[in-house]
Amino acid sequence: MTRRMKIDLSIILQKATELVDEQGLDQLSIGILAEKLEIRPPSLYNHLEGLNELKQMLAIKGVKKLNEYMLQAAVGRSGDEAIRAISQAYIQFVREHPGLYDASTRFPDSNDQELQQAQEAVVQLVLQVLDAYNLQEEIAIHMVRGLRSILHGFTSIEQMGGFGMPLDINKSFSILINTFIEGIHAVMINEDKYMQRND
Amino acid sequence: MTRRMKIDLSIILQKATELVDEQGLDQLSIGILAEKLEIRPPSLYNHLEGLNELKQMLAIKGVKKLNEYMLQAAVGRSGDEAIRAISQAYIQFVREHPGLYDASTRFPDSNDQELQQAQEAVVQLVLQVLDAYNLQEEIAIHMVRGLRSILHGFTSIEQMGGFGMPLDINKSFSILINTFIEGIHAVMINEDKYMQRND
DNA sequence: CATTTTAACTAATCAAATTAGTTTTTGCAA
DNA sequence: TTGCAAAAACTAATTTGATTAGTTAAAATG
Repeated sequence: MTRRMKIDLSIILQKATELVDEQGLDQLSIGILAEKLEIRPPSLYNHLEGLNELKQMLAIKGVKKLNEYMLQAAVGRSGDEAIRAISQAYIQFVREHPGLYDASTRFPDSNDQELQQAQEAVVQLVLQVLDAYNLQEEIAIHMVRGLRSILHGFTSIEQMGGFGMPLDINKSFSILINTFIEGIHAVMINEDKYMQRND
Repeated sequence: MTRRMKIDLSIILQKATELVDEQGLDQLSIGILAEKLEIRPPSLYNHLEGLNELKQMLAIKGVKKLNEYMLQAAVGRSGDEAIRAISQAYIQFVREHPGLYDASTRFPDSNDQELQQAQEAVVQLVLQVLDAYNLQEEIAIHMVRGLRSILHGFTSIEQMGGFGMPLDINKSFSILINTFIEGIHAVMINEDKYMQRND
């Protein structure tokens, strides 16, 4: 008789992560997960509240891991180079963990403390990177939102197979990031104008 | 006896649209929709294959409507102004039809002819707008992908309530668009450089 | 008016999550 | 070691939705 490995929350999360990264977040179900763990579906309830809690935990894991990737990439870099590096890390994370990333953007409860904290950490990291540009505090935050939009938008569309035309996707990405960086430089030397205008 | 309105596909789609825009795409179910239409759930199958087909139809309707919004906005405008206008139209559409927009990015079948065609129309529209910049064909396509990423990313994050900090979201949006536009101008005068580099 | 089609209905089935209640296993202290 | 409490598994049952089967009523058409 094979002594089955004792199942705990971390093992469940691990298997769930593999499942969503390989099959997609929507394929995650109590039944399939239980099957992979070689237990009966109800047994999972000894470890977690239910499917929603599981998704919430995956979301948190996803944000934290994304932050790790970006943090690694940012070490020892600054300015344009740092922006390119964290952007590359972002897309790399999404490509390696599409399900986890998806979970981190479609979670059951957005008021979750731990989730918000993890998200905040990413924002702070990017703010630090942008520090090099000496932007006004407020503009810097707008730029964080902008970069985040770019990264989330690009990776989401890539994941959904939304880039139809046969044209190098990595090139599209690097041009996008570089275009944004050029834009930051332009805005940087004209900050006041951009604080006023309204279009 | 109140003579009930005859139900056809367009009425079903209309009610489904209201439902997803008000309650969110995930709240769409055969049961709830049937209830709103004052018929029994199975009756809906006289009009459509099932929930998946319904979602697919919503996706197509969403993309077409988005295209209409953008088209309207682009009329009579060109260059930077046109980019701002279609961007504004995009965010306006998503705010007015969050459920429909969501459907248009999370559909059951991405190989659907009609869906692809509708999506292609949006791409063509943006390509036309970018025509004013006389970019190399290939660069232009990269830029379309870039703008689309920006618009999808920003609106998605806004919809998921992802912009935490208390800072004017509309301002963030206009700064993002303007930063991108500045970037295009910079890239424009340096196209060759951007065709070579690889980061 | 008869017939055909459309669109509704009830009843039944299937799938998945979840809950209730029980049993087995395991770790640890007497 | 034994013996028990807690942990973690199980079976059985319930609930919620989607879907299918088979039937009936209404409406349109010749």
